[in-house]
Amino acid sequence: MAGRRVYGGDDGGSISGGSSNHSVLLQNRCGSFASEPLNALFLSGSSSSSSPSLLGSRSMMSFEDIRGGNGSNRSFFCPLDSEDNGDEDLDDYFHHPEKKRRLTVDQVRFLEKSFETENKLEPERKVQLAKDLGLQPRQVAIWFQNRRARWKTKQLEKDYEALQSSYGSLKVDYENLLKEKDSLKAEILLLTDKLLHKEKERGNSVLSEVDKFGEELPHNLVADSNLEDEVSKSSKLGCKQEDISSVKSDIFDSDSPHYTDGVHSSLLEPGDSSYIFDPDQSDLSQDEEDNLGRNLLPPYIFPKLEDVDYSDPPTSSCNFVFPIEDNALWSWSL
DNA sequence: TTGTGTTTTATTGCCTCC
DNA sequence: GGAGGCAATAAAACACAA
Repeated sequence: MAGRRVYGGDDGGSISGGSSNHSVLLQNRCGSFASEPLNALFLSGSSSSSSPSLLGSRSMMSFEDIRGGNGSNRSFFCPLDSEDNGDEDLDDYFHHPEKKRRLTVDQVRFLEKSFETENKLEPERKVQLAKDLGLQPRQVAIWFQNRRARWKTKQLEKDYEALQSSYGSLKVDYENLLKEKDSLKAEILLLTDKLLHKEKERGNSVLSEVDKFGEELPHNLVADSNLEDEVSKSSKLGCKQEDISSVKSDIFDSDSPHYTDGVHSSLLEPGDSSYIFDPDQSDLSQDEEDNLGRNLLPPYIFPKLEDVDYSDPPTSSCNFVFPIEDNALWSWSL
């Protein structure tokens, strides 16, 4: 295992990974060294387990630790503080030196707090923590490393859940929009049919009256500056088409007697939105378009795209009412 | 008690940084 | 080139149902 790191320095114990650790000097918590022969003696006398990890663990225990020799009261190999756990635990270690021991609840709590403060471990802090907990600095480092791995896993799970719920809500939104689109399509078809039907009934006589209406409208609309504001407010609030039309009708009725006659009011009739909202010009034949005249249909049937306020997401189909300002604008284009 | 799944401790090999 | 971090993994410890 050439090139494998050698743990030393502030770790308080020089060990190397794998089986090659037989060949290095081992140092215990008190800084005493166990030479190769002593370690070989200790290792050969242990259980028959051939696990490299166990070799590694055992290799961290010095000869003097085993003998209860000088220095520390608490062997690092006994992660449990003797003051906390008494001689029984210590005894347990000596009888089962190959066993992996878990940290005590208090030790883990202490480490958790430290981890919350800073999840990276500077050498000084590692040594201090090790001292406080009666552990090897190496054990503290390993604990932090594993803790970071657990934290990362948890974080990934959280991120995944967040993405999943975000996806879910987006999917619901998308499906709602699809439904809304379908219902709008159906509405468009319905209105188109209605329009075509009416146009057939009405014939050219209506067109002549409409032309007359167009000549008179600009003057009166300009005269009544409140109309635009009123209608604009209504459209921005997402009022129903009928509401807007009725506002318009009211204004017309009160301020402009010219529009109370049958022909004109039919153009703005609440129940008849076909003149205000023409969904698809392509549905009209060229003849029909010609008959209706350029002055009547194009300018006020569709809003200019740049004039539509898309800042508020549509909550229902009524929000697709185009800005009525354009309705007023057409009067200037006549 | 035992089989099985999960958690925790530790090792190994690779990589990056200084 | 050494120190340290990380991913992958091993294995002990633990939890728990049957």
